[in-house]
This record gives sequence, C-alpha cells and structure tokens, in this order.
Amino acid sequence: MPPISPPKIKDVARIAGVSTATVSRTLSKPETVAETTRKAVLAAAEQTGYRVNLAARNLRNQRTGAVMVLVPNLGNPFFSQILAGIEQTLAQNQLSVVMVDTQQPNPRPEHVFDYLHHSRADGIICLDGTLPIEALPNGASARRRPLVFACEWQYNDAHPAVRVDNAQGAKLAIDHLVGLGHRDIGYINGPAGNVLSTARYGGTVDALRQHQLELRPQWVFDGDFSLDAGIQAARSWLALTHRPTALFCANDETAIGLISELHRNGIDVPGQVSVVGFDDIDIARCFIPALTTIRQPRQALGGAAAQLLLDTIAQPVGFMGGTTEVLPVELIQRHSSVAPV
Amino acid sequence: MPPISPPKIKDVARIAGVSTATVSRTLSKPETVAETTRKAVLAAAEQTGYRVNLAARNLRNQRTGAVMVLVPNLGNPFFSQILAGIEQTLAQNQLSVVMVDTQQPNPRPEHVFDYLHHSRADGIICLDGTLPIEALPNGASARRRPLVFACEWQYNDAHPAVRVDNAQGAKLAIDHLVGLGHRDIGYINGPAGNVLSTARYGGTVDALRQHQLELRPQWVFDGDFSLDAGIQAARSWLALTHRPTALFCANDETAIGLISELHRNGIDVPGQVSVVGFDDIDIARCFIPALTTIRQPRQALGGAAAQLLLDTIAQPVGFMGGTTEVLPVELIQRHSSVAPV
DNA sequence: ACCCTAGATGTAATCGATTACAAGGCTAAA
DNA sequence: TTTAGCCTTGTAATCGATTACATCTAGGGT
Repeated sequence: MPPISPPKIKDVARIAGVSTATVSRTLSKPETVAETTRKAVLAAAEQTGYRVNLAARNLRNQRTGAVMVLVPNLGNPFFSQILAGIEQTLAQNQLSVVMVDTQQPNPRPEHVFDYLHHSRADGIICLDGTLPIEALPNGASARRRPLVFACEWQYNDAHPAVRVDNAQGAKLAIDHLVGLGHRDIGYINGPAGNVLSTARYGGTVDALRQHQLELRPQWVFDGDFSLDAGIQAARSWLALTHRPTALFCANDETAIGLISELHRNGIDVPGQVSVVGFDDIDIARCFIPALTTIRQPRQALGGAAAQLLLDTIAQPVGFMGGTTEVLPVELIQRHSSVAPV
Repeated sequence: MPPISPPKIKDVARIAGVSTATVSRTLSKPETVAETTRKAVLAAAEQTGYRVNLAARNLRNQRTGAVMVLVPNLGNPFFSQILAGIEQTLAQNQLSVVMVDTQQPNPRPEHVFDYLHHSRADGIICLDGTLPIEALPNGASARRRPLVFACEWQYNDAHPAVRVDNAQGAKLAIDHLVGLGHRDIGYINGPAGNVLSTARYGGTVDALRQHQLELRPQWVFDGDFSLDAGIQAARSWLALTHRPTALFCANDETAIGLISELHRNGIDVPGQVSVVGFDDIDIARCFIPALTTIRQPRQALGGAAAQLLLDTIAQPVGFMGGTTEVLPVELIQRHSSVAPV
C-alpha cells in the first residue's frame, strides 16, 4: 500500500466548503465562527482524521511547544520522580518534554548552546548545576529561552531555581544524631564541586558547630552519590583507629552502600554505628535497617520547577528574575540511627 | 534591552554576499560550494551566531528530529536505565527524545493517537504493553510512524520489539531454587494483564513442571511490581499454615518489600525462606541480604530498542516488519537464597 | 428606502529553511 | 572562434498553518 499523505487543513477546507482561515479559526477560536460553519468544519475534520501539523504551527507561532530538561545522568533513579513531576505539570499545559543527558560521551561544548537555542524549546529546566551556561558566544544570552534550575543550581546566578533547603536538611540530621547522644559524627560527601555537596557539607559543619562539635577532617569521606562511594567510605571507616559513632551521608544511595559494606565486614548498623541518609528514596523505608533520612519532596520539586518555568514564560519578554523557591525538608526517623553504645 | 530577534539564514546570506540557497548548501553540503564562498559563509555564520531554525527545517524536510518514548510510569526508577540507553543512542543520531508518561491523570483516549501522529515524532518507542495502539480512527494506521516496543510488548502484534527472555529468566530462578533443594516454591506476580507478569508466571509454571513440581494456587500472590506488593505478599505468606520455603518475585522491588516485611515480623531471609528477584536493580547487590536475582541488561535494552527504531525508520517506506529481538538474562546468585533448612 | 455596523468569511502574506531548476561563467576540445 | 559541458550560484516554489486585513452580508435605525 502506498504511503497516504496525511490530511492537511486545505483538505478539510475543501470538504467543508470553506477557506483554510475558517478551518483554522474553528479549531482555535470556535466562538468566532458561525454555528453552521463550525459544524461543517468539525464534521470534515472528523471525517478526514485531521490533526494539525505541529512543525507548521510552531514555525508560524514562533514557539516549539516543548521544554527541554537537562539531566546530569538520566540513568540515575534519583531523578525519576523529579522528571515525573515535571512531565505531569507540563503535559497539563500542552507542553512536551525533551530529555537530554548532559553527560554525553562526546561532550562538544557548543552542545550547551544548542540546548538553549530558541528553536529547540520554549524553556529549559536544568538539573545540572555544573553546566557552563554562562559561556555562550556573542550575544547569545540575549536571545536565550527562559531557564530555571531544579534541585541543583549555580552560585551567583540570576536564574530562577527550585530546590530544597539542603543546609537545613543537614542540620536536621546532625541535630537528630546529637540528640541521640552522638558526639563523634562523620560525613560522607557528594561529588566535589557539586552545589548539593557544598550545601550539605556546609550545613553539617555549621550544625555541628552549634553543638560545640567539630567535623574532623579524617571523618569526612569523599564520595559521589553512588553506592560504591558508600562502600569505599565503609572501608575507610573500618581502617580508622578512632571511629565516629555516627555517619551522615550526602544521599541515600551512599548510605545504603555504606551499610551493606559494613554489614559484609561484620559491623552492625545501628548497633555499632548510626547512619543517616538524604533524599528518602523509595527503598529507604524497606532497607534493613530502615533508613533514617532527610526527605525531599522530589515529585513536588519537579512540579514546582515546571510551574516556575511556565510563570517565567508567561512573563513579559525580557523579564528573567532570579526567584529561588526553597522547599522544606523533613527528618524521617527510622531504624538506622540509635543512641551510641 | 529589547529582545533581539535571532539571525536568520537571510542575514547570513546578506553579510556573506550570497543567496540563502548558498548558505543552506554550505551548511548541509559543503562540498558543493566553492572554497572562497564557503569561507565567507562560515565566517558570516560565525559572526552572527547563526543557528538553523528547527521548526522551519522540520517543516520543509517533513521530519521532526524527535523520537517519542511512551513510559507507563516515569516515576518508577526501573525505567531510568532504559531511558538512558535510549537517549544515548538517539543523541548520537541527532535525534531528541520526547518523554511521555502514559498514565496521565486525565487519560483522553485520543491522546494515544496524538502520540503516534506523524508531526510529533519520527518514531515511537513504547514501554507500555497495555496502550491501545490498535484502536485508531479511520485509516490512521496507514500514516503512522514506525513504532517499536521495548521491555513490554503486545501479543499478536506486528511491531518490532526488544525484550528479554522473561520465561527463561523465570526458569533460571526456579532451576536455581530447585537446585538448592527447594520443592515448595511460591511466586509473587506482577500486575494482572501485564505481559511481563504473564510471561514470568508462565515461565515459572513451566519450569516447576519440568521438575515434576506444581505451583499451588495459594502460593501465588498478586502484586503490581511495587514495594507494597511485596509487603502484602509477606503478610499473606505469614498467614499460611503450610508455607513455601522459597519465593520467586516478579521483580526486585517486590522482593525487597517482601524481605523487609518478613524481617519486621522476625522472619529471616534466607534463613527461614529464600527469595529470588527479577531485574537486578542497582541496589540489589547492596541489599541485606544481597539479592539473588535475574539480571536484565536495561541500558543495553534501551539502546537496542533505539537502534531497532533507527533501522526501521531507515527502511523504505511502508516496511514495518515484526522483528522481535530477545536479549539474554542471567542469574545473579547472591545471599537471599540458600538451601532449605 | 437607505445607510451604517457588526459579524462572518475569504485572500494572501508570513514564519525560515530547503531544493528543483534555471542561468551564468569558465575551460577545453574542435 | 565556437560550443559542449561542468561547476557554481541564484530564483522562486514549497512545506502547512495562522492571522491581519479586505470584503461581503444581513439586520437595525431613521
């Protein structure tokens, strides 16, 4: 069978016996068209199975109907709920979601510019705080599309952002551990240079200081938010002569890797060391021991970012304020943290 | 500052002192243009920061440069690796990825048709085996875009698909448990009507039969791939008078929910009951006990689906064969399964 | 009966790129 | 010198929808 070309607005117009302008009006502003005409057009549209050609509409309307989401690592399950929140909010506004993994194996720097280009999307949600978005060629920034950060962000940056209160999360965790009686507390960090790492580390140091405690350098373990980072930290902890009695991890995956490796080496959590995570990923409540952690509302965060982008897009041109929306975090107390022996 | 309109091909042409046709040719087929001209055009393009307008190009070229991925639940972390595989392969082919969650709160049936519409995407990857893609209005199927299924699929369906050998996975799990000495084996199913549930259930029954064993109806627990399904199954198992000594779960999340709830009720895994999962999600290796499971290559599966779609798109029009690519699964033996007491 | 207005519809320009075809310039063979 | 033929470039149609503006019709007011 030959490939039948899809019906165009012209076909509908011909069948309905009107002009293309009338068809277009019927579909977008039905109230401006006479009752009889409207019925005829809708019938013709129905009969032909007409659907508007988006490329043509977008070209004419100078928009794309799409939002680009820049994800530092699509394969990381942490992002799935955020993406779901973004998608849901945008779909309700007839916008489609284009996902891009910013950690491509072939990182051409001009890619970044392509992402932000006006003909690609009506706006951008960036989950990657390390993307060099300021280094754009000649005057490109003036014709950039609205961009909001979600989750991560950039310092000294004028872009709107939605994030959780990471320092407050760290404080909740530390207060909790100190409240249980811990005084020797270690910290497993996220990737160096990551804003979340920095904020959570800073919050940890500050919170400890408020309790007249100090974060000893040898009790700070490098990490990268992965399970393996937790495993590595466990080995470092085991090698210490003077061990902290509690460990706060920059995220749940690290906490889980940590606990599993400690368990493999005969160390019981929380019996011999308490552990607190960050994120409250789904599995945290079913881990053994159930993980004490700082919950961040991931889906809501995605939804808020999408809404903020929609608001920014709706603003008069040129406006690009730096609203930062900070969502609250919550301590979820479970079984991986108890009073020290 | 006023919004500067972005440079168009006309502007580049004017600055380079050539026609728009020459600019277009320089950019897409440089070898057809004289050396001198090429340099002038490239310089002008560089100077203005010209980027092609994709809506215009797509309209003219009758393509969209995008692939639509239909995900049954974007928030489910299981899909993240598959999505990463898809994105990576497509990005290498200059295609962008539009993600759609098929479980919208407002499920208009004509949405399905919109997804498949030619002006939305050059092709579709569907991870949702339950989408009613065959129920399309008048002749729509003739002008549909290539579609491949990944992970899930539809029975009696002519679409290409990439999946793992689910029945073989079930067989590996059952053979493993029987090899350990188990004879009383239960199964926790996925959602009713889901092709994966059906295939894994069927594989389980067949494998048991090969060992002259039977899957007792009261040892089959309903589920839906969630942690809570595992928790529910644990309660059902606890309520049994005659309990199976091993449980095979339709996926890892269910297995983790199951083990956590058993643990909460003082039942040790694998001491009192062995558990095998399916998927080998990241955390499986760090769960306590480390989960014995059936690994499916999720990223590779996504990549293969994307490649299969690319191949289908490249085929002469009209061709839409039903190649089904089946990837192998692998038993990953860890610590949640041991010989019965 | 006549004019004016509001409402309905059609005409044609427009969005920005691509490309079939035409046309010009130049080389080389006759 | 002429002409065929190649290489390069320009002209203008095209993709499909939207919409400013022009046009036409019907009805109301005087």
